[in-house]
Amino acid sequence: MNKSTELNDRACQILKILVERYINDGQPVGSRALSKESNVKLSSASIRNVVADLEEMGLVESPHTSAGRIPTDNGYRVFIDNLLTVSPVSGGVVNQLRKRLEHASEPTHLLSTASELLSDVSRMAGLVTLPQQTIHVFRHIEFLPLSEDRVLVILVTNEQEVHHRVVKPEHKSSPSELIEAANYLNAVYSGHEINEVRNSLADTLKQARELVERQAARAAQVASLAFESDQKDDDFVLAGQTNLMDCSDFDDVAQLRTLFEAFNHKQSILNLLGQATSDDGARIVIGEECGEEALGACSVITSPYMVGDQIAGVVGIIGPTRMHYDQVIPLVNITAKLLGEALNQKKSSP
Amino acid sequence: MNKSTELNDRACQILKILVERYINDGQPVGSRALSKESNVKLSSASIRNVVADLEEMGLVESPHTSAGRIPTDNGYRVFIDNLLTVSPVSGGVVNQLRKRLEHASEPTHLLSTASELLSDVSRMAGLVTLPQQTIHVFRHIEFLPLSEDRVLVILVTNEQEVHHRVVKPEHKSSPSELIEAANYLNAVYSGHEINEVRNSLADTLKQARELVERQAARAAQVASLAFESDQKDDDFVLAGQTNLMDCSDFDDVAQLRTLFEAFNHKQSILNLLGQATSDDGARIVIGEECGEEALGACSVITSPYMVGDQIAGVVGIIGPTRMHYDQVIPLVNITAKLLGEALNQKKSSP
DNA sequence: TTTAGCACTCTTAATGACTGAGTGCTAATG
DNA sequence: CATTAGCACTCAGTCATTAAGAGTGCTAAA
Repeated sequence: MNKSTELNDRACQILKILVERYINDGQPVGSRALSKESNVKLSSASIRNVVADLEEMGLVESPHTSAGRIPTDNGYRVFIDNLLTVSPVSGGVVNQLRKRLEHASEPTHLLSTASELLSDVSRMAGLVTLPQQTIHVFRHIEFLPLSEDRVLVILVTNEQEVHHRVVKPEHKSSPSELIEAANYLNAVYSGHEINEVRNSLADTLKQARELVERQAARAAQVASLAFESDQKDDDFVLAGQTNLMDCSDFDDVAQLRTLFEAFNHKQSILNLLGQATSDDGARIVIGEECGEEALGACSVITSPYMVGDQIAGVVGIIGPTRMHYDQVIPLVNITAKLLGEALNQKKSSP
Repeated sequence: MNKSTELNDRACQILKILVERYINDGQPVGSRALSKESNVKLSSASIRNVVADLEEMGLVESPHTSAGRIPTDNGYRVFIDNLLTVSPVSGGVVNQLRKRLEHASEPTHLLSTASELLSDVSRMAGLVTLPQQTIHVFRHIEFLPLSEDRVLVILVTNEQEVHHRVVKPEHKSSPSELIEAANYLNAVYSGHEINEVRNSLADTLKQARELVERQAARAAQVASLAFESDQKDDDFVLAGQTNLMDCSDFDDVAQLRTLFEAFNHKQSILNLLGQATSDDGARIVIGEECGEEALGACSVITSPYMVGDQIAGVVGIIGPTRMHYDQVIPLVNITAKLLGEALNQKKSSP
C-alpha cells in the first residue's frame, strides 16, 4: 500500500540514477542498465518492480511499450528538490566570469555581458532582467514647450538617468511659466525620493482650490503628468537563443518556433520571471509547470541579483528540461552574485 | 555555338516557366511537365535539349540524375532582371497597410509596424532600418553638474528627440557658469542645423585665445564635447523571423541557426542593407550574391523610403530564395512609399 | 528542326525479415 | 517475504528487396 504512494530510500536511489542517466544520454533508461550501475545491488527484475512503482506515482513514464523510462516533469521536480547533488562551479570558470564582467564598462553592457556569459558557459539561452530601480531620487526637471498644447518633459533621476516624455497639460502655460515651474520644482524637491515628490504634488493639486501658492499649483499641474507611472516597462536581455536550436530535445520545428515567438513577445517570459523576484535562492520552473505552452519542453532557472540590499532583478537560463541541473544551478547563482557585485562597484565608484 | 552561350526567345520562355513552376511547388520540374504547359508547343524531347543548354549556361541544375531542374542563383537573377512580370498589389492589401500604419502614433512605433506588416503579408521576415536623420535641428541644451569633473549634457533636437551623455570637460566650471553657458547656446543657436552649430563652436574655440566674448568661449568649451559625433549607430527593426522557420527550404537546423545568429549580430545584415541605400528602386540580392554565408539560401529585397526629399532608410524582406518575387517586390515598394508618407505626415503636422 | 522511342538512372515508398532492448508475469530461491 | 531467474511478448529501428515513377540522354525517324 504505502509502498506505491511514498518514496522509500531504494526508490529514491533508483529515481536519482535514472534521472541522471537520462540527463546524460537522452535515451530512455531500462532496468538492465540501472542494475548494472555500480552502486545498485539489485537485479533488473527487482528494479522493474521499483520502476513500476515510480511509474504509478507519475514520476517516470515510457515513450512506448518496449522502451525504458524517462522522467516526467514531476520526476524532475522530486529529483531537483530532494535528490540533486550540485557540483560546484570550477574556479577557472568563476575567474573567467569575473574577468569578462570587469571588462564591461556601462551598466547596460554589464547586463548583456552577464547574459552572454550564461549562454556561453551553459550552451543554452541566458537571460537577465533589467534592474528594477526601486529608489529613484529626483534630481532635475525641465519643461520645453513644443507646440500650443504639448510640452516635452525631461526628468533626471539618480545619478544620470534621463527620462523624457511628451505631455499634454489641461491648462496651457506660457514658456516663462513653464520655466518658473521647473525652477520651483528643482529648488524644492531636488534630492528627494521620487515617490515622495509624486505624493507631495498630488497633495498640492488637491489643495489647488485654496490656492495659497500660485506657483506651486501651476508647477504641480504640469509636473504631476510627468511623474505618473514613471517605471519603464521592465524588460530583459536575452542571449544565445540560437543555442537552443541545437538541442536534440526540440524535435519539431513548430515547438522551436513557438518558443522563439515567446522570446519576441517577451510578455509571457516576463510573467514567468516576475514570480521569481520575490524569492531568495535559485528558482526552477520545470516544463509545463509554468502554464506557458510555449515553454513546454523547457526549464527555467533563475536567481535574483542584488544592488545595495535590494533585489534588483534576476539572471537565469532557459534550456531544455533535460539539462544538467547540477551544473547549471550553481552557475546561475554565482553569476547572480558576481553581477550584483559588479553593479554595486559601478554604483559606488564610477 | 551561339546557341549555348546566348539566350534566344525560346530558352527565355522555358526558363521563365521553369522558375515560376519551381517557385510554386518547390519541386524540380522536368521536361514533361514543361511541355504540358499551355503556352509551350514543344514536345518534352525538344525541351530537354533547351534545358540542357540552360544547364550549360549555369542557369539551372538538377539535384540528381533523374530529377527535373531547379534554378541556380544565376537563373533567378536572369529571371528577375529580364523575365519577371510583377503582379500589382491588391487594393485591399494596400488599404490594410495604410490603415495599420495610420494607427501607429510614434515614429519608432511606425517603423516596427511597417516591419510587422511586411512580415505578416509576405509570411517571411520583414525589416526596416531606422531613419538616418541627416538633418538635426538644434533646439535646446542643458548642463547638469554631476560631480567635480563630470557634467550631464541633455540635448534636444528636431521636435522631441532627447539625447544625453556624460562629458568630462578639461576645465572645471561652476554650476552657475554652466547655466550661463546653456543659456547662451540656447539663445544663439536654437533652430539652427546641428552641423552648423558644431562648426561654429569649433571656430569659437579656435579664437578662444583672442577671447572676445568670455561667455561664448566658456560655452563652446563644454558644448563642443557634447556635439561630437552624435549620430547613433544605425540599426534595424526585424519582425517575423520565426516565419522563416516554417519555410521548407531551410531543411537543416544548422542553416537556420546561422541565419538567426546573423540576425542577432546585426552587423552583416547592416552591411547588406547599407549598399541598398544608394539605389533608387527595389534592390534584390539573391542567395550567395551577398557574400554572407549565413544568407546562402536567402534572398533580400529592399526598397528605400524617403523623408522629405532624402533617402532616410530602407524597408525590406528576407526570405528563402524560392519566393514569389512577383508579389513581394511590389509589396516592398508600396510599403516603402507608404512608410515615407506616414513619416512625413508625422513630421509636418504633429 | 522536331519528335518518338528506348534504355538507363535514381528516388521514393512499401514490404518483410531480423535484431535488440525492454517489459510484465510467474515460479523458484535464499 | 523480498529477491531473482526465466520466459513470452512487444515494439522500434535497421537492412535488403522490390516495384513504381519520374526524368534524362541518346539515337533514329519524320
